[in-house]
Amino acid sequence: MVNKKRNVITLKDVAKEVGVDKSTVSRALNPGTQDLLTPEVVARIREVASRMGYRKNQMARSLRTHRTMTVGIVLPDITNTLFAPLVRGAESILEPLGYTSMIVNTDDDSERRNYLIGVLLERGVDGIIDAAPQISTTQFKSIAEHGIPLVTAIRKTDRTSIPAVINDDEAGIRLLIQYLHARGHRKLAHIAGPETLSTGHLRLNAFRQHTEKIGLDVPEKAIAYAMRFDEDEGSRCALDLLISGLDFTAIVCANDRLALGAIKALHQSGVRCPEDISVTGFNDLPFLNLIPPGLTTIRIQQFDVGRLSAELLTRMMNNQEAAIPSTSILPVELVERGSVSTPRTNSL
Amino acid sequence: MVNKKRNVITLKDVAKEVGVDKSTVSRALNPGTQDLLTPEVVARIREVASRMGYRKNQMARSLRTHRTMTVGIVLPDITNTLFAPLVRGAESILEPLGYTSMIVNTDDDSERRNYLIGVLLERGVDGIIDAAPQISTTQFKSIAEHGIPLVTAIRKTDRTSIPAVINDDEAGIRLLIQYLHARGHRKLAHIAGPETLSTGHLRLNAFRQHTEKIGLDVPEKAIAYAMRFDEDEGSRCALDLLISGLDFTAIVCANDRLALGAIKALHQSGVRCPEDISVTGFNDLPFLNLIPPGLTTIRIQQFDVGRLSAELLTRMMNNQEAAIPSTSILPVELVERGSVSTPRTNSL
DNA sequence: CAATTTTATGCAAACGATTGCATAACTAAA
DNA sequence: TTTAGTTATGCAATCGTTTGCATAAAATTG
Repeated sequence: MVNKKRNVITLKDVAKEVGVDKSTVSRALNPGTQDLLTPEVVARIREVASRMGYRKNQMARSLRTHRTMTVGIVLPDITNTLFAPLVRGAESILEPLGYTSMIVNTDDDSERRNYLIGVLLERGVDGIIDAAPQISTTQFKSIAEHGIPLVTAIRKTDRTSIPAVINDDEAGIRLLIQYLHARGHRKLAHIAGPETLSTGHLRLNAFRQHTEKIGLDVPEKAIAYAMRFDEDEGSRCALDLLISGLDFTAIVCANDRLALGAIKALHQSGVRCPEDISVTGFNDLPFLNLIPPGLTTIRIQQFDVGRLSAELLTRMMNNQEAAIPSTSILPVELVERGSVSTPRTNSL
Repeated sequence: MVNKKRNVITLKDVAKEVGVDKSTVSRALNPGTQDLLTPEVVARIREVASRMGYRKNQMARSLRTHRTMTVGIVLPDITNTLFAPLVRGAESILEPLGYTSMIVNTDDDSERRNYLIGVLLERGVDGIIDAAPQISTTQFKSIAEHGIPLVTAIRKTDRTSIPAVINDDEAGIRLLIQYLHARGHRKLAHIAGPETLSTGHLRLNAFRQHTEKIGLDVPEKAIAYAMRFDEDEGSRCALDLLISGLDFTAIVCANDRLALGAIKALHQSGVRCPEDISVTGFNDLPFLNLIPPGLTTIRIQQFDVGRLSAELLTRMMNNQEAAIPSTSILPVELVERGSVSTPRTNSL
């Protein structure tokens, strides 16, 4: 269509200039093969190459070697501050090894997800870090068919064959429940995240399990189900809980954004947090410490999730399949802020 | 090194299966060339191709066509919430056209920037959106040599030959100064961003220009210079202003993060915002409305900056160089919150 | 119906690198 | 010095597409 004038230097150009074959130039420029050559030849070639401004054509190389040195990173949403540190963590491992990452956003839409994974496959990524999988999905078929290493991060699937690196969702919820219990809370509600995501699912399970273990009765209507992990759903669920007529002194929210929405809804309903109702979150988003009343939440290690995912992936990409844990769980810690107090003696 | 077993279907495989030449398959699968063929042949080829799970090899195609359908997006820091919407805006244009983006982080380090631009060039990107340029830079030489279209976003350089899409830094500062002036402020201070970035530079210039125009005297020591656009520098600069003994009733900060840092430092020094000193920001980061006292700031259109940058870039990539503005300035608006009040009658 | 144009497909040469194999030059051994 | 064994380099095939050109078949024309 367009015929762009490109002044690109190729191996052939360098070869002609130096007076050797292009294969020799290739060997001279590749760290792995340069010691096949006479050191002074290598030196001369490198000198000329850099003088001429030669840059290797990664496309051509990939075509021949079947490695693109690219990994795909699949995110639900790059504008969600939760995911950026994961990318940085992954890149801290990948970049020094010469990999470049290709980031795509699914918006948690499985159509888009399919499409984007297709894009990554066409571009021949050497591996994929997927931070946007649903628990149960058939969408890994195409990846598996291509035989491309895959790690899920932050969330896991129901396939144990796919290595997952996640935060300790269960321990996080346990810590929160114990914390609330220790402060006298006995009637807890939960705003659950989407059941289709492992984070929503695991946190809900943990909530049920640990309230029971600790001897708290949780009626079914004390659990509100959010469709998405966002503020609006948090508000909606909090209102649902309020108008249900249920008696509770604290809401454990499946993540920070739900919690922020819940607090907002409480506030608008004339219910004070933490004086009337305590609220907890999950994730510890940045700037949370500046937002009153200061959300008590669980701090997760997103950077480390990214880093570990990338480490596992690089091992898989180099066929060192030995000892890849099917699930790696990173520790979490409770961050104490102002959104939890002791319950009012006479609850709402 | 590794010899991965790959079961990839190529054009040749499909051709053999259908019983035609691979060039025919290529034409059948390409929207632009498929009408060279008999419709029923096209149909049959497409059917077989999809049944066999054929996926085009973008590497091979790029090698032949000299277009990778990839654009590089250069950011200072992906974890800074300011830049994510820009990516989304750019992708809203690029993705429908079949482009994929490659995002890299410079950390505002020019060494890294050089390296990463090299990476993008080796990967043969068709164009670059650069949101991390310094005002004066020699680093565009390599891009220019490769003849690759380039647009800078958010920030601009001193080269008018490089199209820039930016927010109206000057108008933003003007609006703030007028707003403060209208509320009675006469003694303003400024925390300036890095002079090496156009945002820092332009906002400082605008501050000087509009205070003068409005008849306000601004002594040189009323301007503190931040080395980076972050909270710590905001705090440091605010303290510098406080201990300078200068008399002022408001601080115009070059961006929100500086402002947040400044407010924190004021607070720690026992100075109240806005009662004692008013503070303004720039950018309108998300969640700012939830952080007391509510920063009065300038809302910019990052999504639109990304979108327009991508639009210009696609035009350049298609050699429609006509009518590409060297600078496009997007409008901004003032967001009124709680961090500004009328000045105390007797200032500090 | 012959002559001519159009249409649908195949052939083969790129694109720019890597790499197995061949070979010339050199070194070491006999 | 001849032979065997290294070592450094070149040759040519290959990766999977796209595309200019050639050509056979079909359609149009006078």
